[in-house]
Amino acid sequence: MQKKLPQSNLYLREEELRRGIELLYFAYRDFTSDPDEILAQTGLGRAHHRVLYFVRRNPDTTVSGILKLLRITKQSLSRVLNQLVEEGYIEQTPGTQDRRQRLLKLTEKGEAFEKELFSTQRQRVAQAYKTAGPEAVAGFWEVLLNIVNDSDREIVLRQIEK
Amino acid sequence: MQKKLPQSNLYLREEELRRGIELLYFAYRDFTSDPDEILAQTGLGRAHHRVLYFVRRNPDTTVSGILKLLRITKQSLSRVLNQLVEEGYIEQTPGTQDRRQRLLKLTEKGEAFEKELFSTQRQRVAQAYKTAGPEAVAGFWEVLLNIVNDSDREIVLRQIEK
DNA sequence: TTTATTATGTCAATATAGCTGACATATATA
DNA sequence: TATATATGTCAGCTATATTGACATAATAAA
Repeated sequence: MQKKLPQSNLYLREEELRRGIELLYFAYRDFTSDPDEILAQTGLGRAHHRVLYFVRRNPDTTVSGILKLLRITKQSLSRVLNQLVEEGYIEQTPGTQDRRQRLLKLTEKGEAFEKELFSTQRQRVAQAYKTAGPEAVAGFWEVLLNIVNDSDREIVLRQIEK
Repeated sequence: MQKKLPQSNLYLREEELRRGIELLYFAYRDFTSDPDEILAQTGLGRAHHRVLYFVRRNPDTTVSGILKLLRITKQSLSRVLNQLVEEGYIEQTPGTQDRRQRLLKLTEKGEAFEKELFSTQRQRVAQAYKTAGPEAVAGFWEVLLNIVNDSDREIVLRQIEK
């Protein structure tokens, strides 16, 4: 069956699977705590951060673009987006081909704030990358990408290769 | 079938850091959606899952053990734990040395339910491990462990080596 | 032995982030 | 002209967390 068995399958035992689950939980928790501290001072929350992040990464995306990417409802997005627009972090311009659309992008204030939020996570991730080394990082990406739903992998790949 | 990510030496640039951030976000989201579906049918939520998970992994732990591990308040835990005890998933016994403590462990019902929840995530993670291979998995662990707060690393190591 | 501390529990109020359902408007498409 | 789409809004509900105040029983320290 399996021609090239690189090593044993010991890494598929319950212990190793639980290790992944637990590391994912703890790492994700600490990783999200960095921006949370900054956000707490501004009256914004994680939901706002996610929108800022992905608008920054996808300038001139539409409302429905964000909805699909984040898999939330428009009612949820609305609360967050309205606040970000009112407070001058995001600006909306009507679509050029389709004027029903609202194209989203960060204002200068939004750019600056996203940069500040990003820098905390950048630092954490860069330190982890450096400590673990490039091959470990490649493995980290590979496993995470394969944890993503098959049906989402295309959209995620498009995102990370932007 | 397998999507190969470009192997890059310049793994500390903004692009690669954002890749990690995004993969972490999407993978974590999909990874938690598996148990969520089952939980939705029972009237329990993620918070209950976490408690079941870590009580299963640390039988006869105490209330404050769980509080420290999950970093939540006792008021938060209370809601969840009471429900799990009332519905027969967890049983509490007084501590042997210190009778103020409540030692927690899963009942048979709790064990069965945790197993069901775990199996969904096990499948997802095992598939990702298999696709990525043992070396990638080692890198995955290494990077995640280094993303964890320095101050938490000891406790996380103790957990995953149990 | 008295006092202080610890482990746990509870009540109340609040915040955040999501959801469903219903309805509205403007624009694009068939 | 009729229908579908992109977006927005109102209202109500849920899950998960927080802080603060107070209570009880058991252990540890004075």
